[in-house]
Amino acid sequence: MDGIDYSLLKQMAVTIGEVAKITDIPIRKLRYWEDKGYIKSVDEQAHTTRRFDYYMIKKVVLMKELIEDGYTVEASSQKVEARMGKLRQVFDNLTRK
Amino acid sequence: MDGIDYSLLKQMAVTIGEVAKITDIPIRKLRYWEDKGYIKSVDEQAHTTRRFDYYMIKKVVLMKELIEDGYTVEASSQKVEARMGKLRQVFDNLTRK
DNA sequence: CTCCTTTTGTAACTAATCTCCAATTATTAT
DNA sequence: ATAATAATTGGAGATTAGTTACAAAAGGAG
Repeated sequence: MDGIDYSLLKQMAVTIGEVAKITDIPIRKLRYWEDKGYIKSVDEQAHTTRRFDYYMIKKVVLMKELIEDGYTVEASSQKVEARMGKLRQVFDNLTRK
Repeated sequence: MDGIDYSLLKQMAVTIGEVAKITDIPIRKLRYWEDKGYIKSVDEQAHTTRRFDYYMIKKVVLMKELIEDGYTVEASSQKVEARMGKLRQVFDNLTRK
């Protein structure tokens, strides 16, 4: 539609509190999901606190829907990953900073 | 290209520290710019700490270029606003939460 | 009931941000 | 050069947000 700056978008990483607010999923649960490996935060030495990018937030949103539909967390994670292949590639091909 | 979820993008608001890191502009200066009205953070009762959305980060990036080119902060702000009309409309028409 | 998944609670700590005071440096006009 | 305005910066003291690491409690399937 117009030109979203993907490079900028990739750099935008929000705190766990923001993700919780956006997705309406408790912080505690998000940390659990990360512990289990279903989601992951941006890895940077510079950060001592977690940050999540657009791709990961979107994943959480989609996972939530599937879970509400009856899927397990594990299954939801896998299904979402499969569906988000295109976006994932875009993000993978961008370097953050 | 693919479908960016604008509604989600709009909700993504990052801390001032993130903006500082992304734009390479000191936190202190960003706060000054906000005090002066050149930029503004998301207004939400829920937040006690500042958050900036995609539109505003992009504005900072563009302002920085113009300032380096010799424009005053004030002039840069105005020029950028003028140039970002399209994106601004998109953001204005989206409600956050 | 039992096993395993999933979620939640809390304490003690660290990191990040806040406001509010003011001072300093740059630029422009007279 | 001096005065006035623009632009930037410093720091103390307080507050908010996020961290880990322990553990406990629900929930579902066999």
